[in-house]
Amino acid sequence: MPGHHPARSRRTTERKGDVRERAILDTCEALLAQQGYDAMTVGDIAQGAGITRGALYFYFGSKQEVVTALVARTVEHLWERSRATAQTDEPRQAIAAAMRRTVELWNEHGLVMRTAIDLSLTVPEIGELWSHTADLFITAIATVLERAGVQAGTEPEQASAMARALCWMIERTFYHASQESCEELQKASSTCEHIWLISAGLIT
Amino acid sequence: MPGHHPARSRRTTERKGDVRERAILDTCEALLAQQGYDAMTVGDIAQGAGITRGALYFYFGSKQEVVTALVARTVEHLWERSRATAQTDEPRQAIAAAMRRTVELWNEHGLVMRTAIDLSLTVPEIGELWSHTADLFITAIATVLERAGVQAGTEPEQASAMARALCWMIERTFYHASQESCEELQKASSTCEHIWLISAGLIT
DNA sequence: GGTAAAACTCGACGTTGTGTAGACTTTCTG
DNA sequence: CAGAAAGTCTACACAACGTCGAGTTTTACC
Repeated sequence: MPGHHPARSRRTTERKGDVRERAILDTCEALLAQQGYDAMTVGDIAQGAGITRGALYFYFGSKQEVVTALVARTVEHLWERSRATAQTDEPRQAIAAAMRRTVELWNEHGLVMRTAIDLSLTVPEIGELWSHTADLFITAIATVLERAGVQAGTEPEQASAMARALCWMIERTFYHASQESCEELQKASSTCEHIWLISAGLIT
Repeated sequence: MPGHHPARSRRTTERKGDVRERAILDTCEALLAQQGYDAMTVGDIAQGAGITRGALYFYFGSKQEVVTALVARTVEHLWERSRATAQTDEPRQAIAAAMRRTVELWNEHGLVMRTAIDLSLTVPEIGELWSHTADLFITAIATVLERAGVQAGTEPEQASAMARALCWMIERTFYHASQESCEELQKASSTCEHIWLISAGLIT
């Protein structure tokens, strides 16, 4: 998201700026882990990336923009991974696969995902990104529910609304579990999978 | 949370400071609704309460402390209300009553509850307050599940873990719905109640 | 009702972090 | 190799935070 300069033309060699930009995002991610969003200053990020504050403002207009770009990068990865997952028609398998993938995603990107959730309210751009991501998951869950025999529709007890609630359950449960440990994440996954299966009517 | 002066002795007439303190908290709540936490400055709060910044710092040590006090006041109210709710042994009734109460709470205090959730990460005090509140709900849900026949225990598919996931589902679903409208809140409640009932094995 | 302590209020100050401006150097492109 | 684009830096202006010390009001007690 180089904002200032127009779309970069195709090139063989990487511009210096591309490297810097990645360095900034990487540093931002590291600092986010160490100190959290509030404590992290743009001076810290710049220093970590080996440039001065002034130079950083050449790449990003503000601290929020840096984090937004980081979230965008991560979310992009989520989408990619979601598309890559093999689709199966059998609900039980689909649910198991989805939860497995979710554990992986939270293991790898838990920090950025938590940050995205936290900043959704204050940074509209990030809220947009995250709610769009959630929508993807919600429709996926709804599809599985319908395939398992839950009545389609948007009324409170039909597939769409249930999928939404289940999505938030998963989000929040993983959000907390990923702050603890990998084992907690695994347990959280089991619990969520169990409730999803029950909700789909696949186990009593 | 008058921090500076020791525990106030019992008195008939209210101190001027008590009035001010309430005014500060009320103003804070109002501003939180209008502008959100970040946009709201200490100057704004002081002005709204009819005092200067300097005077505000007599009552509270920081902006965070003001909001923490506001959350504490609200959470106090939640606990009170929870205790007051009639306990029933019949799971179906208990669930219906709990959801009814939850809708009421979010209708009345949705704004402060959302703020508490948002700041849980950055303000440890608030995180403490909120996680304690969540624990109350989790044990309540677990009790109902067990009474309905779900196996007690903390393993991923037993009552405690399920209660935790259901609690987060309710929290998050209401969090989003309360940003929309009362009707959304009502629908959210129906959906959550439905999933809770299914999870308890009370409906197929 | 007077007086000392406390509760309370204020304006001014120092600090930190943000974002901007403008001058300067490097790198690309023709 | 010259001009443009890309990249970098120091210095500045500003906003909000939190602190200080000096005042004013209220309260408690004799």
